[in-house]
Amino acid sequence: MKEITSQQQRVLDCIQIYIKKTGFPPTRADICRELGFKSPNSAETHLRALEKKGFISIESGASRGISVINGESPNDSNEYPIIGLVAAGSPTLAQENIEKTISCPESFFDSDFDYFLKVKGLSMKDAGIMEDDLIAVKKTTDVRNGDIVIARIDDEVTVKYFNRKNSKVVELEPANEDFENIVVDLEHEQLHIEGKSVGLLRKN
Amino acid sequence: MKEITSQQQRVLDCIQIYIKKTGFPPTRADICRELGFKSPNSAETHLRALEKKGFISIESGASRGISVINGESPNDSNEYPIIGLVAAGSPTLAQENIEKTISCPESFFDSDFDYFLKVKGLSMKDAGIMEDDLIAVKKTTDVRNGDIVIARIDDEVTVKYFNRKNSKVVELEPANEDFENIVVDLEHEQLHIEGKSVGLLRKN
DNA sequence: TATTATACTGTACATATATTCAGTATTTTT
DNA sequence: AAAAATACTGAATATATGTACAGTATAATA
Repeated sequence: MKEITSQQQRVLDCIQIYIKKTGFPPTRADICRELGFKSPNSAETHLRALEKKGFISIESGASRGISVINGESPNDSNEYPIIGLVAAGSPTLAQENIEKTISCPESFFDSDFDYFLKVKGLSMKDAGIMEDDLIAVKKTTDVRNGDIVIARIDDEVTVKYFNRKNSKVVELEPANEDFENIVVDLEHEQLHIEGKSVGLLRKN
Repeated sequence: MKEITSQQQRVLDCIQIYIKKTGFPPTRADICRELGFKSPNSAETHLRALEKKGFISIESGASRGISVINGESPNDSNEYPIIGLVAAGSPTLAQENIEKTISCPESFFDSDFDYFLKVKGLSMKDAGIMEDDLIAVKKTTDVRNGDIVIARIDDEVTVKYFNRKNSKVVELEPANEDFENIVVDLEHEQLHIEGKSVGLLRKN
């Protein structure tokens, strides 16, 4: 991508603002009106320069056939499902568990993630995780002590701090003194790490 | 929004797919080509029906002047500034106060909002607001008791629960027993309500 | 039963629009 | 110093496009 001149930047901005405002790209005449040019060829030459430099593409012959290449593209947003923290059963992405979806940029949190989990209860209250908060969950089993994990024992799913005591014992620690640590003896109980928290979202 | 017929739905889908693919809306002829119509008037009548029912708007006379109304458009994301909660001074949108910006869909929280405020301190800990959390702030002075507000007294900015005691006294209440209520006598002190919290975002 | 909405084909035309050509002038690159 | 890129005005034109008009037919509604 070659360097852009200030006038070309003005034209590019004009195109993006116009699209944002109207929903479709401007004509040469529209650009002239917006930027004060008096000849449609002023817009045309800038457009050709922008095309040559790879900022836009122009569909030949088509009216308003301008499209901005990777135009800032906050458009890389995806739909992420919200999953209820059901008392029993793992938070799978099965359709029946999906309450709704949220549109959210892919790189919204510091790490990528797979779904939002709706929190029930106050066992992580002191970590600032309240009832009905949405935790951004990355599906992974690669967790470290101190991570907030989504863990499953049998059919019980909980959100807790992860703390591996030794090769055989993991403690799941709540952030609320009213709750007790969950000590998991890996030799006698199955512990499934569904993922870990990489962010939090609250609507109020 | 009236009900849509299956053919009209096909046309609406066609428009959205076309925009997604090319970056600009289709012409009547384009729609005919995509859907197999043989007369541009077929597209035209469907477009008029869609306009009448409120699904699209058509700019008269403009080529490709179709825009989809609230068309899922997860692309309507905006850049929102992150503002540090500086101990002194109001959290204005002045350039020097903006740490960075986040791309975020416009309708991400239940209400629209204007900026993110980065929280310092733990005075709202029991409300699940931790250090470095980002509060989505809507600039407004229309706040009610119980709202989490961004308040300014002189040059001191704080985030607290709002509680109007009477016409002359407002209490700003922290959510942390280690902190004291701030009692503001409106007759002797100036209280500026910068806005209120409509959501929260945490990256970890 | 009459009317309206839906769902098309087909033709026609005014105008909206892209695009080319002819110039002028300044700046940057080779 | 020559060539190329930038930054425009102004006029001309082929065509891309919206849109109206004339029909036909079926289903839904009043």
